[in-house]
Amino acid sequence: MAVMVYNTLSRQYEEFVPVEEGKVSIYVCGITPYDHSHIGHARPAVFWDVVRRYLTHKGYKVKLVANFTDIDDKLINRSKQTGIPIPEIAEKYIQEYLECMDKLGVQRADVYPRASEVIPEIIDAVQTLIDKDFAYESSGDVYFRAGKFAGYGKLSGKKTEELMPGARVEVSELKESPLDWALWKASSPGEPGWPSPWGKGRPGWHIECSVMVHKHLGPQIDMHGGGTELVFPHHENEVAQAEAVSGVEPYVKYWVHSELLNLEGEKMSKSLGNVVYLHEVVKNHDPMAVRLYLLNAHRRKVLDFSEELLRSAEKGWERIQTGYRNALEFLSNPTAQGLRDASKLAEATRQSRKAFFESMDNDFATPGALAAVFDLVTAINAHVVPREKDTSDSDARQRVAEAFGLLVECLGILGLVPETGRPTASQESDISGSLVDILVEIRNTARQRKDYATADYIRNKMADLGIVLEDTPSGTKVRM
RNA sequence: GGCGACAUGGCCAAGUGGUAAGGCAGGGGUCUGCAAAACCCUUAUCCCCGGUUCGAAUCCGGGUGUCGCCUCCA
Repeated sequence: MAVMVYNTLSRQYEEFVPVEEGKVSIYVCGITPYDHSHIGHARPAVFWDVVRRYLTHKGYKVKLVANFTDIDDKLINRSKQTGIPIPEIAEKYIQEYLECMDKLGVQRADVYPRASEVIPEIIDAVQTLIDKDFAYESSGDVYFRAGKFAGYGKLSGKKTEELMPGARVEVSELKESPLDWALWKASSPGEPGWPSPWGKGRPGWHIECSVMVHKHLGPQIDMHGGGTELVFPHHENEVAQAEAVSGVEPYVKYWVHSELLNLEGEKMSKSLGNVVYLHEVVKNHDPMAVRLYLLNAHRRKVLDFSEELLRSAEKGWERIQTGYRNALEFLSNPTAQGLRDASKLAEATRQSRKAFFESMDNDFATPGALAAVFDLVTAINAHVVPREKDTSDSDARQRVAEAFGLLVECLGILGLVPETGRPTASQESDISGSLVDILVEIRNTARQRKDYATADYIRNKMADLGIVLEDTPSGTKVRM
C-alpha cells in the first residue's frame, strides 16, 4: 500500500513516490549544540527514527542525514562568556545529545555533518550564488537577494509584500532589502572565522543545510524534516539557496514538519527559558516511556509536556511490556495451557496488523499504530494468561506465536524495546539471582503453611528493593 | 496587522462522508490467602452558527478560542 504524506509545500496529503525508486533520502535539521538539549528536540528525532524504520521495513533503502550547527552566534557568545573554545562546547553537547538519543532508542543517522566541516563547500556555493547574481557582497558580508528568486515564499506561503511591514528586525544598511539574508558574515575582531574571497568570516545559518544536503544527498531529496518554527525563514531560504545554486527543482519533494512541544501551552524554547532538559527526562523516566509519550501524538499536533502525561505513558508502556512478557513466557513453556478459543486471537492479530500498517501508511500516524499495538496486547493477554476454566486449544501455540511475532514487528518499527524482565546471569551476579530464588522459595513455603505474615513481609521488603513478586496459578513471578 | 495550524469524554489522543479507536484516571465484576498482573462490563455525538449531502467529527462559509511563524529556535 502507498504511504501518504502531508506535505508542507502543498499543504495536502500526497502519495509518497521517491525520486529514485526503492531509495529514500532524508535530511532533518538538527540542533545547535551550545547548551543542553530539551525534550522538544527529541520529538523530530524520534519521529524520523520511526519513519526510517518503517520505510526500511517496507523495503526502501533509506539514507538519513542530520546536521549539527556547530558555528553560530549562540556558540560564539557562549564561548565568550565561559572562555571555553567553541569546538569544545559543541563537542560536549553533541555527545550529550547522542547519548540521549541512544537511550531513546534512536538509531544513529547515516551522517551527522557539522557546519564547520563544510566550509569549503559553503564558500563554493556562496561564490556560485554571487556568480549567478543571486547574491552580493557588502562590506565583507554576503547576502542572498531574496527578490531575485522567483519562487520565494512558496514553502511558507508568505508573500514578499506582506512580509515587509512585519519585518521588525533592525534593517541593516548593508542589505539591499530587508528580506535578504546573510550567506556569509564577516568576523568581528576576536571572533572565529575562516578565510574566504570576502575576507575572514563564517557562514550564515541557512546556507549550511543547503550545502550539506547537496553534499550528502544530492541536489534533490525526498524528505526534509524539522520543527514547524523552521518553515520560515530557515527552510524557505534553504529552498531559495539550493534551487538557485543547482537549478534543480524541487529541492525537496516532501517537506515533513513536526509540531512543537509546549510547556504549559507555550513553546518550549531556550530563549523563553521554559525548558525541560532532555538528559534529565531520560534519567528520571524510562526512556522507552518517553518515546511512547512522544509517539502518542501525531507529528502535526502540538504536544504538551507534563509529568502527568509521562506517568500515563509509563503505565501504558508497562502494559505493553507485560503483554510481551506474557506471550514470551507462554511460548517458552511447553506445558503452558489454559487458553481460550485460539481462532479469536488469530482474528485479533489480523485486525491489529491491518490497523497498524494502515495508520503508518497514513502520514506515519503513530498514535493509531500504538492503538493497534494495545489491542494486540489485550488479545494476547486474554489468550495467554492462564485461567482455570479455560480449555486448551491445539492451535494455540501457533496462534500465540503469530500474535507475538506481530507484536515484535510493530514494536521494532516503533523502536520500542521491552525489558525482557528478570536480568540474565550475565547482567546480574549468579549469587544475587540465587538469593532471590531462595527467598521466593522460603516465602512459598510460608504461604503453604498459611503463614501469610511472613510471606507478606518478604514480598514487601523485596518490593522496597525493586523486586516485584507476583503469585500466579503457574507459580511466583519475579520482576526487577 | 499578515500567513499558517489546531479545537473530540476527567486528562492525553485516533478519526481525510456512513453513523465516535486506543492509553491514563474513575466505577462495577472475575481470579487471588491478600496483593499484583490479567480479563470482562461501564463513562462523549465531536467549540458555536449556517450550508452542501440520503448521510458530516469529517466538505464549504461565517464566528469564537488556543498555539506557531513574520527575530535565534526541533
